[in-house]
Amino acid sequence: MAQTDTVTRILDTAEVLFAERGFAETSLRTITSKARVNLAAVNYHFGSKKSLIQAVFSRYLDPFTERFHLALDELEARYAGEVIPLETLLETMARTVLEVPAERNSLKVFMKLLGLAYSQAQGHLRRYIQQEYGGVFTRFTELVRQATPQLPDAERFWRLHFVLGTVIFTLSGLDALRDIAEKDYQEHVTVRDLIRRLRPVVVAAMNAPLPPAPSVQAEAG
Amino acid sequence: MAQTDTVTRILDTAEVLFAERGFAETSLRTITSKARVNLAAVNYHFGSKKSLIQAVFSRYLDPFTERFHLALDELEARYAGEVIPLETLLETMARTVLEVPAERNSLKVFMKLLGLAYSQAQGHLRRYIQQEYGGVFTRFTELVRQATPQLPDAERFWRLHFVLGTVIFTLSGLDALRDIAEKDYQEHVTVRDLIRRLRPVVVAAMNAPLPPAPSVQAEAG
DNA sequence: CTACGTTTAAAACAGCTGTTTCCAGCGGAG
DNA sequence: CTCCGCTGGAAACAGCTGTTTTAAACGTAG
Repeated sequence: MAQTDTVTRILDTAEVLFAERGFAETSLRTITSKARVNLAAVNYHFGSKKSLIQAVFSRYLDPFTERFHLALDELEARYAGEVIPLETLLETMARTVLEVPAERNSLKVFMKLLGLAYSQAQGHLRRYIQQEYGGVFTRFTELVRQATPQLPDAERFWRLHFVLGTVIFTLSGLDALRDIAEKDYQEHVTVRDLIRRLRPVVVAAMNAPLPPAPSVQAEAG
Repeated sequence: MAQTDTVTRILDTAEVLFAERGFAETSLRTITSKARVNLAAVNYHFGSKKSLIQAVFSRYLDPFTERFHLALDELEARYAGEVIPLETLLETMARTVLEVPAERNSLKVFMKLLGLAYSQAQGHLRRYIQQEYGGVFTRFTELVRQATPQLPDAERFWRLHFVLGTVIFTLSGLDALRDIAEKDYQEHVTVRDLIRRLRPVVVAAMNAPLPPAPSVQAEAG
């Protein structure tokens, strides 16, 4: 099992370094030297740096997708055709997000990676994630649609992305924010604390009153 | 005024390229060739790439800070010691954010840059922004504190960052989201549309009920 | 034993990076 | 006029990048 050792050591080291510095700012030489493997090992096992990046994400997203589908299956069976409440859907997603990386105590890394996937250029990554994991997101949004029938489709689309932004932004920048919070409020903040704080905010955001109709007004592009 | 031409052309080109690709992925050669200036011009006028990045931000944040201070002055004068309502504070901030880059029709670029400032490594940038523009943010949060006396300090701190995440995440990733939204809902979405949609969501988020007290439970770090 | 996949070592590759330097013009200010 | 700041062109610098290649080991399965 020596090869698993090398592949795993590369992945473990790469995900931490990527989360700390970003993709472009992390060289293969930094990864391989810190992982104590040969420089050529990355290209040997993964083919390229791009594939390494995708492999780092797959190691999180594959188990997440599987568990989330199972959790939604259970939910649909339990509610048997009834509409699943929005809070239940959100809690299920939060629980799944918490469970998957908990196996390696790396929720923080996972969240930072998700934030990077959205913000860093890396067009290939966005395409890869969209293609490989778009399905489970589509299933989830359809359930959210049934849970929020009062929302116009476009409004629900935007609000889902609003709360997605809140969660990814907060959890991926957690370290810096935690430092400030601990200094100013003498609170030790865990990820679970944050999710506890996020829940009522997210629910209130999704259930906010509809905005006024757009005023007819010219706008410069 | 030939030197202003070169400096301005560098800044105009750099901010667009930075917003499109990020900082590390944008080389000085790409900037200078696209701006049709000499490669050495960047180091001549700005000293280094780091200083160029900071200059790009200053060109937005200096006018923003000045206008925002003025707007808060007016608000405090108008309310004369009375508490300024939360919605008024948020609207004032939104209006200022909209006004500043409107002079160059580059709100989208500005938002992308803000998103990058948070997500890309670039520790020097975060330190620079914090140091140069932390004051106006402190003033704003103090007014928000007076407008939301029902919130514990820590809770308000986190909620402000929640909504900050929503706004930056949404507006900085606007292009990709707009493509999806237009395809699925046949809507042409402008930044002003988004801010109209954001307002009730943000207000509801800030006024959400308090989370339940944390359950006493061990957590793995 | 042989063959194969894995791993290491070391070196080299071409390419791009930020930065510096030298030189030649240009235009306005003293 | 002379000087000085700005600009352009071109080249060079050392350093890092991802990737490839060659070599020699190692353990294991056929």
